[in-house]
Amino acid sequence: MDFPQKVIIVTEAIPYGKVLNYGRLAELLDKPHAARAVGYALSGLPYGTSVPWHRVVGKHGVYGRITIHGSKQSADEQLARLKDEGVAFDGHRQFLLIDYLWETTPIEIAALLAAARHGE
DNA sequence: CTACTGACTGATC
DNA sequence: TGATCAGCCAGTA
Repeated sequence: MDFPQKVIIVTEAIPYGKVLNYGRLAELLDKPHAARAVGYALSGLPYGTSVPWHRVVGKHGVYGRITIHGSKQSADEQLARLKDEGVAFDGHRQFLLIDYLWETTPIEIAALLAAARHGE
């Protein structure tokens, strides 16, 4: 299974109202320093996708931030969707990551990926 | 194989 | 509060 595909599967599993930063997602895939690769994988998603890509955010210290720079419109859309899911933005551009970070483990992710493999 | 790019990050200034 | 820089990884040419 390709790395991008794993990224998508994990993203689809993020619960409503929860988020994951690129680095953490990479960590869950057993590649602690592949944050950029995660971003690259998500950039390949088509416009109207059902994948909740807006739940993957950038990390800036203790804060979570929208770090998309592909198009301002996407950034605005991500912001709107997150607010819609209850994420309280501080100042208008960042929020306390710890309050919304999806708490899961590499073990659970491994099981998730294994199940996905069988599904296909 | 080398070179370059990007929805990253943490450190530095 | 920004802006820069240097490591990092995967994909592409």
